Amino acid sequence: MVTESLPTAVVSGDEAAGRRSLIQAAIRLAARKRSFKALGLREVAREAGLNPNTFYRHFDDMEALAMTVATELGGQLSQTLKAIRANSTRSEAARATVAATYRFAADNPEAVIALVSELNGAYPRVRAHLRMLMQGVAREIVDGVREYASDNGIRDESLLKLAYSLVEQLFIMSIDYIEQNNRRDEIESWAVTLSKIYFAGGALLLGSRKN
Amino acid sequence: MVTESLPTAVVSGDEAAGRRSLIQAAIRLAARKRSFKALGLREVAREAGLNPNTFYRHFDDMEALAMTVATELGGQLSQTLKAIRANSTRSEAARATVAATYRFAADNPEAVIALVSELNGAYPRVRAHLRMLMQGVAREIVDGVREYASDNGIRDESLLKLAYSLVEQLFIMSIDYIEQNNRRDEIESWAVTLSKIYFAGGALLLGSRKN
DNA sequence: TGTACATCAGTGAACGCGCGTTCACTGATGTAC
DNA sequence: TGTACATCAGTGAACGCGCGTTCACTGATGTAC
Repeated sequence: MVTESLPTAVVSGDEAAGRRSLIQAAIRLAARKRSFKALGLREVAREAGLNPNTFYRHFDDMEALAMTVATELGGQLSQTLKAIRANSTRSEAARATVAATYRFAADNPEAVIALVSELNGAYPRVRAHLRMLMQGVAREIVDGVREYASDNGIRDESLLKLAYSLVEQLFIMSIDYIEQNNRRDEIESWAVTLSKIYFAGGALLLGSRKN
Repeated sequence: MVTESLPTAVVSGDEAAGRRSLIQAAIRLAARKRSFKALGLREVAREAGLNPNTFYRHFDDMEALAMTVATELGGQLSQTLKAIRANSTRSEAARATVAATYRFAADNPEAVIALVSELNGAYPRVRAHLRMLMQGVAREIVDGVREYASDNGIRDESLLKLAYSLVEQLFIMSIDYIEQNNRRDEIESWAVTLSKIYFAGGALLLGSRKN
C-alpha cells in the first residue's frame, strides 16, 4: 500500500515560525499606520527580525497577508460569539454579545484596530471579507433575538439590516474602546444602551411587520 | 497716511491656481487609496500636472494638505446643514438633515470618501478635527430636536451622545451611498429610518431624564 | 507716467535613500528504500 | 540501520526605480516713488 502524505510543513499545527512573526509584525505596524497597504514588505520583515526575502516564502504581497489576518481573526471572533450565544441566558443577548466583542477587542487590540481600519481600507477583497464577517455577526444577533426575545413583528430582512447597522456601529466604537483605556466601562455600557435603542426603536418603527 | 496692504496673492479670492490643482488631485487620489498618508508628493503633483516642487510652495507636507481639505469641506458641510435647519419645517428635521448630508456627499463624492476614510486614518490631527466636525453636526441636530420636536425628557448630555453616534453612523453610510449608485434611494431612506429609530429608541431608554 | 524693485508661483536638475524583486545559496528535517 | 534525495524556511548580495528634498533659476504681477 502506498502511504500518501503531505509534506510535513503543510500539516496543520506546525506553521513556520517566520510566518507567524511576519503576521504579528504586520499587525503591530498596521495598527499604528491604520492600513496594511501603507506597510512596506521590508518594513514588516525588519520589524519581525527577518530577511526581507522571507516575506516571499509565505505571502505573495501585502494584500495576501492582510487577507490572512482578516480570515484568522474573523474566524476566531465568530467562533467566540457563537459560543457566547449558546451559553447566554435569555433576554441578555445584547449585553452578552457586546461584552464578548469588547473582551475580544481588549485581547487583540492591535489586530482589531488594524482590521476595523480596513473596513474602509485600500483592499477591496479585504473590505468585502470584513463585510461578510459583519453580516455573519449580524445574523448571529438576529438568531439570538428571534430565539430569546419575544417576537416583535419585524420582518427578517429589516431585522438583519438593523443588526448589520448595529454591528457596524459596535465595531467602529471598539476602536474607541481599545484606545481610551480610562473610558472602557463607559463606552461598553453605552454600546449596550445603543443595542437596546436599536431594537426598541426598531420594534417601534419596523414592528408588527409594517416594513 | 501709510497704505498698509498684504501682498496680493494672500488677499482672499485669488488663490494660486496650482494650489487648487494640488488639492483637487490629492482628493481624487486619496478617494481611491482611502488615505492621504499613502499619497506621494510627486504622485499628487503629477496628477495635478505640476512640477513636484510646486507642492512645497503651498504645503509643508501631506498632512497639511489633508488638514486643508478637512477644514474647507467641513466648513462647507456645517454651513449647509445650518442653512437646512433654518429652513426646515418642524418634525422633519431628521429627514431634512439626512437629505442635505447625502446631497452634499453626492456633490462631493471623492472628498467625502477621502475624509470619511480619515475618520480612523493615519493623521491624529485630522482625526481630531473630523471628530470636532461630527460633534458640531451632532449639536446642530440636538438643537433641531429640542427646538422642533416635543421635549422628550432626555438629558442634554445623553442626547448629544446619541446624536453623535447617529452622525458617525450616517457619515460611514455616506460611503455606501456614494459608491452604490443604484441603491442610493434605499440607503437614504434607511438612513432616515435609522435616525428615527435612534430618537424613538432613545426616548424609550433614556427618556424622562432616567439617564 | 515711467522705472526700479520686491514678491511669489512655478521650473528643472541633481542628491542620496529605501523600496520591491530576482537570483543563487545554506542548512535543517523528513522520507524512500 | 544507513544513505541518498527532496522539501522548504531563511539568507545575502545585487538590480533598477521612484521617492522626498535641496538649490538655483525664470517670469509674471504689483508697488513705491
